Amino acid sequence: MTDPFALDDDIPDPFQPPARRSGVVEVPTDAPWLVGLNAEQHQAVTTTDGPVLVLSGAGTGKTRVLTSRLAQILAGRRAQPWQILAVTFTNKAAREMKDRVGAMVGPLAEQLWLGTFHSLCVRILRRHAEAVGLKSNFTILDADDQLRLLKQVMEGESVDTKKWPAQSLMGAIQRWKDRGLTPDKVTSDQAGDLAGGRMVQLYRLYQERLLTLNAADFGDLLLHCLTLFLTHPEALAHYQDQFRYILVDEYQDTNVAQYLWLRLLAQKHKNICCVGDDDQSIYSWRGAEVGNILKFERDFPGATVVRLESNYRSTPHILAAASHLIAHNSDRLGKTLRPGLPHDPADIQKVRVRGVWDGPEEARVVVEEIETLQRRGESLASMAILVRAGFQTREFEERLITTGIAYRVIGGPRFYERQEIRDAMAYLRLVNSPDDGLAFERVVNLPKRGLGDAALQAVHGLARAKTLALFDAASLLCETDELKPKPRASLGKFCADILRWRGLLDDLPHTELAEMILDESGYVEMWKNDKSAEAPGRVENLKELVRALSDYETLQSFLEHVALVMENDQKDSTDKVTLMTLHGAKGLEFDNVFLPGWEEGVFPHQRALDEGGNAALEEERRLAYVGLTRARKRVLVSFAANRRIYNQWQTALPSRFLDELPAAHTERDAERGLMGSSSWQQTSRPKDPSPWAVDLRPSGDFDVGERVFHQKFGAGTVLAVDGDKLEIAFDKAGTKKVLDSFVEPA
DNA sequence: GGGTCCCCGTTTTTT
DNA sequence: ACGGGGACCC
Repeated sequence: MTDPFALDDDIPDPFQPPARRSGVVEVPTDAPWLVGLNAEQHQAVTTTDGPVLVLSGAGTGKTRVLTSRLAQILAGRRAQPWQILAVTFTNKAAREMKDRVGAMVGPLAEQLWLGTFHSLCVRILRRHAEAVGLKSNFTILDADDQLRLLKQVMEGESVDTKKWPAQSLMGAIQRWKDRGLTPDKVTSDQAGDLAGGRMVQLYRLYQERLLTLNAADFGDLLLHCLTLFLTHPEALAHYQDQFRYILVDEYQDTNVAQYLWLRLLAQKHKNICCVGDDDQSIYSWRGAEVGNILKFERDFPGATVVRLESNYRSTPHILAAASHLIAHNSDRLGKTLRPGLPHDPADIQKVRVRGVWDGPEEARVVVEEIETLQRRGESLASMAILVRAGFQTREFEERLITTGIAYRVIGGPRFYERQEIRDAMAYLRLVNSPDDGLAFERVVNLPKRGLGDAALQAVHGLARAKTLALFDAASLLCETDELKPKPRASLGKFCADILRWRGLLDDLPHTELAEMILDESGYVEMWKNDKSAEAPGRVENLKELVRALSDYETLQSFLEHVALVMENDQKDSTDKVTLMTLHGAKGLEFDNVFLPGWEEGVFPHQRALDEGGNAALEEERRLAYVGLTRARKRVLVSFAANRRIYNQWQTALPSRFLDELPAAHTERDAERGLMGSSSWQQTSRPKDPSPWAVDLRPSGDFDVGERVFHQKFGAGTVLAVDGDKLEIAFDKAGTKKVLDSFVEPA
C-alpha cells in the first residue's frame, strides 16, 4: 500500500492562499486508525465535515478520537496539514497529540497548526503585531511582572493598595480579558466600586503601559488576537480561509475569549470539532465557561453531537459510583458511563469509604493501605493520593517519610516561576533588549549594588521626563552629577556591563554568554554566599537554566518561547506514590486512587459553600467525579471526624458527596460512631475500638440545654439538635456542630 | 538601604 | 501556627 500521507506536491507556504486541492479521496475502511474504534468513536472520527460536538466522558478514548480524526482528514486529502488548526490548553496535551499524530501520519504532523491557544495566538500575533500596537518581538509577562506593573499603575493613580490588593484587582482584569473585554468594553456596572470606582481607568492605564513596554500578558494574547480579527478583516479572512478544519480539546475549559476566537475562525468552513466533558469542568474560577459546551448546538446549527460513553478505564463499581454522584448535578448535558471492557473479576471491587478519628489517623490508614497494596505486588507508581487543596499533602508526606515510602508531590512552584530563574531571565531579557523596563527594575540592584529608592526614583524621573527606556535613562543619568558618587559608579558599571554583554550576543554562543552574565554580574555568587538551606538548590537551578538554553538556537528564540512553556514536568521514572490536587489529576489515571478529606468544609470546600451558591457546589461535585474517575481498579475515599485547621481543632461532618455514593457500589467501613448520616451502615467493627467510641448512645438522645462533654472541646451546652448533628456552645472552644456520637452527657 | 515588627490571609492553576 | 508583604524606624 502506498503511503497515504505522502505529499502530492511541494510543501506550500502557509501564508499563501491555499492552492486548490485535487480533491478528496476515499479513506479505506480498514485504515489503521479506524480499526478497533467503537461505533461512537468511529462516528466522531469519520464525521469530518460540519460542526461536531464530541461529549467524551472520562476514560472514553478522547485523545484517540482526536488523533484519529486528524489522520482521517489528512488521509482523505480534505486539507493540507497547515490548513488544520488543533487547539489544546496545555503544552503537555499539545505535545502528546503531536506525538501520537506523528506516529500515525509521519512528518506531516509537523506542519499542523497544533498547539495551545496561547502559542497559536502568539504565532499569529508575531506576524501582525503592529496591527495591535506591538512590535513583533514583544515579550510575554508572567504573573509576577503583571503584578509589579499593576502596582506601579496603582501607585501612579494613588490607589490604596491596602484597601484594594493589587492581586485581586489583577484578578478582575484577567476575568475581563477572559471574557474578551478591552477597557472600552467594560461597563461601570461591571467595574463596580473596585479601586474606589477607578478600576476601568486602572485597566486602561495598565494596557497602555504594556504597549509602551512592548509586552503582553497571557490574557492579552487572546485579546489582541480578537482585536486583530475584528479590526483587520483581511487578516481574519486569511485565517478563516486557511483553517479548513478546527479541532478543540477540553472544550469545557474554554473561556469567552477563546470561544469568540474559535467562532470567528470557524465561520467560513464551519468544520469545527469540539471535544469535551461538561462533567469535568472544574476551572470556572479561572474564566472557563461551561456554557460554551452547553450551547454548542445553538452556536453551530446542524451540529452533530456524539456521546462517548464507553469507558475503558474503570471497573463497574467505580463507574457506577461516579455516575450516581454526578447525577446530582442539574446543569449538565447528561451522559452515563458504561464499562467498555470486560474486567478481571479479581480487579472488581466496590469503592471503599473509611471514616477515621482525625487527620493523622487518616494518613496512617492510607499509608497502611499503600503498604498492603505494595505487598500484593502493586507498584507505587500505580497509586495516587488526590486532595482538594495543596496543604493537605503535608500529613501524608510526613507519614510516607516515617514509613519510608517514596513519593512525589506534583504542583508547587514551577521551574520558570522560581525566583532565581526569573532573576536570571531578567538579566537575559535585559541583555537581549535593554529597553525591557521590568527586567531592568528586577535586577538593577540584584545582587545589591547600593542602589536604593533614591537612585531608582531618579532613573524613573528621567525616563518619564525624556520618554526614555529605564536603561537609557540610567545610562544618561550616570553622565550627570545627579547621583551621589557611589550609586553613580555602581549604576554606571551595571549599564556598561549590560552593554558589554549585549555586544557579545553575536560573537559568543548564547549558553556561554549566559554563564558569563550570571557569573560576572555577581548573581550566582550571591547565592553561593547565601547560607540558607535552599541556596544550593538555586545554584543548581541556574545551571539547569543554562542547560535549557542549549535547546534553543538563539537567546532571542529562547526568550520568545520560554514564557509559554511554564510547565513542571517532573519526568521521574522511579517508583513513587503520587500526591497531587484533584485539579492536577485531571486527564491522568491510576490503578489505585486515594481520596482523603471528604468532609464538609474541606471537600466541598468552605468557600464554595459560602460564596458560589449552587453553581460552586456543582463544580465541587464535578471535582469529586474527576477524582473517582481517575481510578482503574481501586478507590479508597476517607474522611476524618476531627481536623486541625490553622492550628485549631475543628470537628468535621462527612462530606455530602459521601451520601451521594450509591450503597450498592460502596463498602463503608468506619470506626464506631464515625458515620454521620443515618443512611450509613457499618460493615465492620474496628479491631481496636477507640476509647472515645465506647460509650455511644443511639442518635437523638440529647436535648437542647443539656450539658455535654467532648474529648477535644471539653464541656458545653447543647443549643440545637438536628437529627444526629448537635450544635453545641462549648465553654472554651466556642459554638460548633458536632455529631452526637462524639459527645457524652456531662 | 537594610533590618525588624506587625498584620493579614490561608482552594483550585495554565498559559 | 505560619509565612509573606508592607510599613516603619534606624
